[in-house]
Amino acid sequence: MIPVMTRTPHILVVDDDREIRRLVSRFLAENGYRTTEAKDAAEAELALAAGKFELVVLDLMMPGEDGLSFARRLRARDGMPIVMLTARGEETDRIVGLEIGADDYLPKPFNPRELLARIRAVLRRAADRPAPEAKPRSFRFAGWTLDSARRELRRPDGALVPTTDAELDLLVAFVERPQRTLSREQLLDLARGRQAQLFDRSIDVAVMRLRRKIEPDPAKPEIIRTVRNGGYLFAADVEAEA
Amino acid sequence: MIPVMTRTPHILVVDDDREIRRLVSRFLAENGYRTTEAKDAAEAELALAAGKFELVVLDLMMPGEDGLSFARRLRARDGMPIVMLTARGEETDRIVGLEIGADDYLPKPFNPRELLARIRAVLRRAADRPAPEAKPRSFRFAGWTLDSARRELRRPDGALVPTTDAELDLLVAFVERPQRTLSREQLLDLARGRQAQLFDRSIDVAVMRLRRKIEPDPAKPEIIRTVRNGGYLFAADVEAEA
DNA sequence: CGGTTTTGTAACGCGCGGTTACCGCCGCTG
DNA sequence: CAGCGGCGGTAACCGCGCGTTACAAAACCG
Repeated sequence: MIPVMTRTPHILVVDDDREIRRLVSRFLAENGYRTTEAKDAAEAELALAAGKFELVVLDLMMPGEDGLSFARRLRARDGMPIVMLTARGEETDRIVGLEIGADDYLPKPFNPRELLARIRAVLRRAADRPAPEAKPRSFRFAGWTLDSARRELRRPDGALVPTTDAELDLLVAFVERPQRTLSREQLLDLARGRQAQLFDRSIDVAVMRLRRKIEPDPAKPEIIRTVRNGGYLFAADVEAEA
Repeated sequence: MIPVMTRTPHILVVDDDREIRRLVSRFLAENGYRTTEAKDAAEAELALAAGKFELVVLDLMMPGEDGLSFARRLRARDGMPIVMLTARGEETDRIVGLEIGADDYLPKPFNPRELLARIRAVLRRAADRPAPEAKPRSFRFAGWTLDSARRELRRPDGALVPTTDAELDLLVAFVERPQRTLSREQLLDLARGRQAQLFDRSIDVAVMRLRRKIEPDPAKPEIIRTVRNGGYLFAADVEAEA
């Protein structure tokens, strides 16, 4: 019942309006967060490369790369929690913002207390999620070793197995979520970052090809099992290492 | 470009205002979700016990147990994703709502499209979250062992019993609710995530097939008993482990 | 740009699981 | 206690989800 004591969350505030940026930054600082400011996506990238952040507060409308595409990139790459700020009336963008993966958004002008509440909520949810930086890089299962950073797969005897990108991405999606039934839709999103299309069978074929490489008997799969009407399940025990 | 839906998510709509309840429910149904309505926390509990839900849309202000305490309980117990509806102006409550653990909220009056977007966002996040932590994954009954995460059933002697997915889903529904009469309707929802249609006998057949695998004498079932005009009852003692 | 490798799509067959039909049995009724 | 109506067990059928193969498109690479 002891809460995991983490250090003070570091928040990156990205907004082209200097006024708002500083206002938000100071308000968050007053409430116990560490903050860094960036005026656009480019500056934000620099800050992200330089330090470690727990959350990004991001203005939707910005010069240069807009908030939407930046958010999409952030989320895909780091799984970074995002709270979006949007000018009032951008109804469509607000909806799109949520759909592409911002964790929350706030229409301007906003009540600072509410921003604080949303940041707390998003951080709390993020804490439930495996922390992106703590994400393991190496996995062992059924004697095999998968190094997701080096993108290498080794057999029990240590031999390197040639693996295509799609196969490896799929395998990573699996080993990060063992003993969970994953729908084709989820797998496609996790492994390929795509939306499924009608009659999309690409995951099925990818799974079969992967099975041919890692299953002792691909005709009787034991590691990647099929769940009829459900998807696939990585059944082997997975040992993850940083 | 149409995403392939795996299992239609089932959403519980809880609001004391019959008008809003039906409006929300119908709108979600039109957009491909299955819905069930409840007018208060008590009714909602009944529905939750009877069926399997992926998300709860919950009005903050309700007679009886209010939305806040109900949400807190839901979240603590099942980790159920929650989208809260709040009357405009309840600023404080809105903030508290987020802080106690609703996944999102929407001030009334709201744009139905926005509710849809938020529900999608919350469901997407929930799918990525590890399944409700408290839920046991291993069950022992009459000497048998069922591992629901690995989807494996073992006989008393430890031998793995080949089980079809429908059989296993049904068995999981049973062992999670032993000593309780479950209607065919409930079982169909829990095991297959479907609504029963007229003259639907699929559960009967599934029960028979399951009995053949786990009953010592399938002609005289002792583990899964028939309750005439009621459904079925898992009679064996079940020991659940995390 | 041409060849090669990788990835997605189309097509076909098998078996799971839903549907249906039939029958036996239980319980109600007089 | 006999007759009857309805509920549930069971077998058989068949549609559809999935595995698999073949091929086309796309990406990669010199």
